[in-house]
Amino acid sequence: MRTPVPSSVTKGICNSREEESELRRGPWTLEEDTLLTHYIARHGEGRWNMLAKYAGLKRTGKSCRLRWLNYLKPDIKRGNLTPQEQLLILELHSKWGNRWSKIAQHLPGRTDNEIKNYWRTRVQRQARQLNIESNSKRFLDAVRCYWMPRLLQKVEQNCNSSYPLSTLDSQTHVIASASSTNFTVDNSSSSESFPPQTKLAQYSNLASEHSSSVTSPSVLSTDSMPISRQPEFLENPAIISPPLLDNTVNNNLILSDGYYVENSGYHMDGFNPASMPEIGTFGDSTSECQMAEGNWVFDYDMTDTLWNMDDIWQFRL
DNA sequence: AATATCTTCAACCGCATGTAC
DNA sequence: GGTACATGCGGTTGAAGATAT
Repeated sequence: MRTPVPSSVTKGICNSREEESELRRGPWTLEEDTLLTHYIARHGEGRWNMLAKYAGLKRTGKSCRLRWLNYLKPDIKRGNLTPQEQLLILELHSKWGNRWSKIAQHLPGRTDNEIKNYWRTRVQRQARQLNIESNSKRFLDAVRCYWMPRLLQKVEQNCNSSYPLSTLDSQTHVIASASSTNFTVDNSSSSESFPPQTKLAQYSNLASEHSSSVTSPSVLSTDSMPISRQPEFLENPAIISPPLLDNTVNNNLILSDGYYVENSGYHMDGFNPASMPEIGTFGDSTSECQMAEGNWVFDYDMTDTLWNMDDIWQFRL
């Protein structure tokens, strides 16, 4: 993390009011952070303009609010996003788009700014490198057919080692099967298949790491908002399962079409469209995992990207 | 070692929305 | 309903660090 650098630059705002011309901008100093933190500890959050004034900060209320919410607030979680969190971001973004604040609500300790930055710097960069519009169907396909299953798989591995899925929900026993993404619920009264988003919701609990403000499976049932676009694979889990889970050797995956998937790493990396299965590989005409039009054009060096260096889709057997 | 380029992310801005009067 | 102000949100910027040359 970057430590605040004292800023000698006080860009005066050309404003008629002298008071405003003294407003500080730029990086916060330790002293300012201390003032803000102490003031909030005594008086609480809110009334930001007043707070800025009475705390003795030459900042706007907005600036104070932002500093507190994105940096100083005690429950801010630091460090890299976990696979669970990355998965959740992808999932929620596919559902809600750039509703960063809404997405952040389901990742306790993470700020909307952080998630937004993550999306722009990591996800959109990959799209750029692939020469795809990040909001295009093609890119969404790549995300949901490659990143998400990979992350899901990684999360599952983590869960198997440290969080038995069966403990996630006392009412619902999730039978985690490495051979299928068509998750099965056994809730004693009925047995049914449910799509990954339900399972993702379980992972959202993990992502929250025991937070009391944890999301529940209902989170992803999105009862509170209209869903304009539901990724097809969420409704049809079979879409993603066949290519990923055909076989394993030394914990690596061998796809039905001969592609080899090295089972290491879990960042957002590891997608090499050069090894994209042929159109139709995933099954019948309902396959959503074929890239739109199937015409991938890459004008960059695939060896120089996060997508495939250490991770997956490395070579044909 | 010096310089250029790339990446990250804290902070800013403008706009939308909420609320009080 | 109109106005003023506070708050929240999403897009964008630019400084600083990291990496490449």
